[in-house]
Parts: sequence; structure tokens; C-alpha cells
Amino acid sequence: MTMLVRFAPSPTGYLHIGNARVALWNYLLARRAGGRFILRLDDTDQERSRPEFAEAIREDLGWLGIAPDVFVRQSDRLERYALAFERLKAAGHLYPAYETPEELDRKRKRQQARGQPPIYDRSALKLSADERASLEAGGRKPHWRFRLSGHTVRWDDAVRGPAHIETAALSDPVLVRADGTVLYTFASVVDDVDMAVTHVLRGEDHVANTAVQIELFAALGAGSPIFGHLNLIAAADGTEMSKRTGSLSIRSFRADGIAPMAVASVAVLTGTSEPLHAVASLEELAPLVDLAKVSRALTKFDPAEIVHLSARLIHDKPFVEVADDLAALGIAGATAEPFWYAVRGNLTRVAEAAAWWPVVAGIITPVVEEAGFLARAAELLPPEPWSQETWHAWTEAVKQASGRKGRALYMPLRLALTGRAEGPELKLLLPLIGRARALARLAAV
RNA sequence: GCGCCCUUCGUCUAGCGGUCUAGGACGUUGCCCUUUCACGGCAAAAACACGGGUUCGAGUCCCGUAGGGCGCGCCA
Repeated sequence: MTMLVRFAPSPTGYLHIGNARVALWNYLLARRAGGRFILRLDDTDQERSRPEFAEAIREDLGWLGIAPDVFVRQSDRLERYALAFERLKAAGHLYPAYETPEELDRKRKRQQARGQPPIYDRSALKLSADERASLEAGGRKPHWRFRLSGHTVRWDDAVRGPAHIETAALSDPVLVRADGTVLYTFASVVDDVDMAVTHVLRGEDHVANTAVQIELFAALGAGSPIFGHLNLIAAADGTEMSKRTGSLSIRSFRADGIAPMAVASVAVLTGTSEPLHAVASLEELAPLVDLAKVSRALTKFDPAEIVHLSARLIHDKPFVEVADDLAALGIAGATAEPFWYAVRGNLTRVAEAAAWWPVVAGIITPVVEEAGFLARAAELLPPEPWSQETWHAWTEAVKQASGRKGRALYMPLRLALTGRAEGPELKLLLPLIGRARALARLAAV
């Protein structure tokens, strides 16, 4: 049986790193097993689902390198849910309830106040046929609840091992709203059955849902897929992972010029026994994913780590991978490639290359502290053509002529040539700057 | 309140009763390299939440305490 996994976000906000963790684990596991990956939009909540978020999710996944094999949206599958609903109803698994959301809310508050669990009291089950009839005659439409067994549900969790939940501690879930639309728990199970999903790998926040859904799979006469629950990750600095606006959204990293694989590396490797490091591609990340390496404890990560790993990736990034980005910054032409290799080691973000480009191809303000020394150095500038050896040859000559060495020799030259006290190696920069520019900068007053 | 789960260096973790004077990674600090910054190399500091028990022996098993996470929606 080939592995079939799914990532099922609701299009109610932007993806954050917690979502990326789940998406990536599913994708990488499937890829490793030669299986398939479904992107399913859980958009049964008409109120909150938005097309722009749906589009954003696909974009963000694409940015991370995830290309789904199958794409579905629950809003396209309503007939399937209606069918399953009739089946469950006929089999006696569902019962109509008539409380309004406000009434249910009051009940919960009262239970909480008494120190009781806010679990649905099943009073709808005690309604007589007459009472139901009069409720409906009064204009009340029922919503439908799935009757839980009250037993302990057990499963062998793919990351946590033997797991169990007391369904008696859970509310009978509402599967169908009063307006006839279905809820996530139900649609999700129908989809997983229909599409023959083999592994449901999701966050630990879903464990209670798993118990409910296992009973739902059974009620539908289907076997359960393998369930696995990944530990939750949280920003160590307490940053909220709000799906809507959080600074930890995939989009914010993208806008910040972070390398996607830095985000992917942290999202996947955090909270596992695999040492966290920058992995350059999903191909190289895939062999590293192993459910046995996932911890069961809540894990904290430092968002700054992502920036750090991103810088590491950029330091090794080949020119071809950034050529387009550089061109967009106005960095193009024959000099672009050697320029990239000269400066990449000093960058944290690709966009920072723009700050160095004028040094080799534009106008800068040289910092001149000792005009006399620079003038003498200028006279010793070798004739072109220049190479990486030129810097050494030139500075040796200046050293002889001036008697200077060390910082006193190099720093004034760096300051005049680049306008800055720190930066890439001058032996790489100098040939790109060229004799004409170098002369002008050394002579600047 | 109930259900489920968690607790080893600052952080992520290894550890499945003796081999642990607790190992690795990131970060930190120092040194080296580089007479810039970064990279790289070397080194150092740094942890078993607490209390009982079981055992010849506990980081490892049991119980309790404390702390923490998730869930308990006509959200997903």
C-alpha cells in the first residue's frame, strides 16, 4: 500500500511555522516512501474561509518547495458529506439537538462555574418525539450530534506509541449545523475514507479529535488510518504564532528575505533528536525525517535561529540560485557572478548585496583620513588587467614604499576603496572595482 | 474541573537499572586562523524539577508534589 498523506489547513489565515512543520513532515515522509501528498483546503466554515488565504497557502507551500500531488477543497465535496450524513443517521449514530449556540454557551459557563467539565449534557437525547415536534413547530432547526461510545479509544500512535483517550470526557461532536452545513471533524473523516488516506500526521493539539474520529471511521464502516501526532513548537521568546498576523508566518519570513530552507530546516528539525542545522534542499532533508526522532514534549525554538541558518545557507548559495533576485536588485551583467561570490559570505540576506553593488559598479563616498598616504598608494596601482593576485602585489608595493604594515596599511585602503571598515575580502573586490574607480577613490579629497 | 501529555546544560536533545565523574548540536566565552567582518579549527563553562519508594545499584522503574502544554466550539 503506498503512503497517502494530507495536509489540511483551513484558509482562514496565513500559514505559520507550526503549519509548515506539519506540512513538511507529511510531504517529506511521503516523498521518502514514494507516496503521495494531498493538499486539502478545509473550508467548511463559510464565515471565516477566504479565497485569498487559500491562494496564499498554495503560494507559501510553493515557496517552501512543496508541490502537492493532489489538490482538493471540502467546499467541492458537499454531496459526499450529505450522503455520509444520511448513512450515519440511518444507522442511528446521530441525534438531533435543538439548543441555540447561546444556550450551549450558557450551559458551558454554568458547568465551568460549578467546577464541572464543559461537556455537552446530552439533554437532547432525553427529548420525546412530542417535544422535538413542538420545538420544530416553533421554528427550531436541529443540529446533529454524533453519539460517542463512552468507552476508551485506543490507537497506536506513529510518534507517541500506544495512546488512549476517554471518550466519556468528550462532548458528542456536532457534525452538521442547523443550517445543514458540515463541520470539520465529519468532513475530514469522510474525505480520509473516500481518498483512502493512509497516514494522518498532525499536531498534538488534535489527539482528542483522533479519538472522536476513530469512532467516526468505525461508524462509517471504514478502518482508521495510522495516526501520528507531532509535538507542538513554540517561540522561545513567547511570540504568538497567530495564524492571521503572527510574525512567525511563512509570509513574514519570505518578506524578510529569509531563505526558505532555513525556515524548513527549523520547522522540521526542531523538537527532534536530529541536530538542528541548515539543510540546503528538501531532497537532503527527506532522509533526515524519522518519526522515531520526534520528541513528545512541547519544544521551544528561537526565531533568531532561522535568520542565522538563513545566513549560513546564503554563504554557500550558488550564483544561479540567486541570479534572478540579484537582477531584480539591479545587479546584473558580467560582473554579477564574481560579485556574488565576493560578497555572499558577508550577507545575512540576499537583498543586502544591493548595499555592496555600488562599491564595484557605482558611486560611493570614500572615507579618506590620510590623503597623502592614499596618493602614494594610487601611484603604485599596477596597470590592468587585474586579477585576484593584484591586491597582494599592490599592497606589497605599498608596504615597501610606506613602511606600513598590518591594520595601518590595510584599513585606510579599505576605507577609501569601499567606504566601509568591514566587508568582503579586498583581493576579490579590487579586480571588480577596476583601476579607474580605484584611482578616483584614492584621490578623493 | 475533567481528559491526554510533558519535565536532562540557556535552547533542541542522547540516555530505554550498573558502561553516566551524563554524550551531541545550537548558542555563549576564550584561543587560533584571517592584520576587516564572516567562515573555519581548537578549547572551556553549562543539566538529570522536588520528595518518597523499589533495588546491591536509579537520569533510567513506581507513587506523590510542583511546574508546563494541549483539548473540552453549530472553529479547524
